[in-house]
Amino acid sequence: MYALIDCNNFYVSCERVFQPHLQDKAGVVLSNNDGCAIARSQEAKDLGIKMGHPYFQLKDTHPHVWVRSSNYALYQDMMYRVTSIIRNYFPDQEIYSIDECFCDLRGFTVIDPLSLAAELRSEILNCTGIPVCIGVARTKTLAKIANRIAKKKYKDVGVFVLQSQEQEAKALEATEIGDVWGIGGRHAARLRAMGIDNAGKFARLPPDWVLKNMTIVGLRMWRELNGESCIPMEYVRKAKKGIGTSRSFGKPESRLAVLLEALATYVSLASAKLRSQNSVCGRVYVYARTSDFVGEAERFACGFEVRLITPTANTGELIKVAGWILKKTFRDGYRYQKVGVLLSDIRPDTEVQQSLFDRSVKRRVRMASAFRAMDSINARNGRDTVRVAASGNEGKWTMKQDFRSKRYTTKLSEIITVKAI
DNA sequence: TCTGGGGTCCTAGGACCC
DNA sequence: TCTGGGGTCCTAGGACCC
Repeated sequence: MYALIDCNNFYVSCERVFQPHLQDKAGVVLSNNDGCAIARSQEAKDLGIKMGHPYFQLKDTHPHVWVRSSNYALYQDMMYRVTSIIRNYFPDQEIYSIDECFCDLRGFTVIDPLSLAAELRSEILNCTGIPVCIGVARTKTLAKIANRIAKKKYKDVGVFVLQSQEQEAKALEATEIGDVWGIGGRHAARLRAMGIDNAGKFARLPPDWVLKNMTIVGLRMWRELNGESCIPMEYVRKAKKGIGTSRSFGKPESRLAVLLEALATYVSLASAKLRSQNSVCGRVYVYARTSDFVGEAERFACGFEVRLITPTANTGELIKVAGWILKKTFRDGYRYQKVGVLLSDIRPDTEVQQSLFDRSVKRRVRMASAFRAMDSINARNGRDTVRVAASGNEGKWTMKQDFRSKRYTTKLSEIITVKAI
């Protein structure tokens, strides 16, 4: 059996832990740049606020709903607390996303998974203040379904176990096709048009059809729904194959010099991530674009990719290349909404093929140790303690974050204050 | 005025190799 | 009449996840 532990309205729940007055009141957490709602309290959902609902509309239509900007430092750390507790119960965990964790129950002689899951759930709530739901079933995909049922149908208990095949069959019949893990909008629409509107009907389709029309990925899902486990647990986080960094500007920006500063900042971030997994990249893609929501004539997107002669993780080199691309591709006269960089062709830094024509090898080695030193200073003293000058001074282009709560758990100066009366 | 950011995997088709 | 067989690598596009 597999368990899926999923935090309820996670970002909203994190905000409520340290701001208890937000409890029981409709509220949302906004995306970066305070763009749109990406987490909603149950009360907000009940008001009909949708995922991705733009904030500039919400503030007029729902002025009484509380809002917070995304505070990822807080959410990441809260999830760390949650997974630490889970680990005491089930040591084999796969942290699937910022708010979900799979556990492998095979090898456990769990007599009563339901009461064990219930115990874990209340332990997490007591220790962290985060409510979770737990679904248990024979495969990961079925555990996802069990979790959904726990959330929708057994909210008070928060736990649901698919024990028997009869229960599985009933659960599949009750699961809308679009709610199956791995079926997105495209496939859902297509299947619905064929009359396949729930997971049970999908699981009874001939496997040949599924393979032909939905690739091996679809077939894997089909098998999982039929009780055959074929999505393995991933205990160690794999090295990333691509690292992308981009942000929307607080307001549209037309000046190349400002775009270059923003880009240098994103390249610094991305290359630090690259070094943290001991990798180098062989390709750099840079792009800039205007908003999707402006008229045809003002809309513009540009960018291209270059292949590096020698793969690198050196911030300075990468900024130089990225800046060169942006200057080449940039066109005057547009109001840009964002720039971004994508590092790809990623490989271990121990497997770098040197170029015969590269005369700066020694300098490279020196720079590599300089950036290692920078990373460790920033790790010890906080992000951006040392940064590259090309990033410029903040303020000109940074994203909107008008409603961010404090970093209660990761920054000493923002720790919660308790007053004794 | 105003609409996020970060990833993964699969397939088909083209170019190339012997 | 009739033109092989076995590969690799790369790219773009599609679909999906949170």
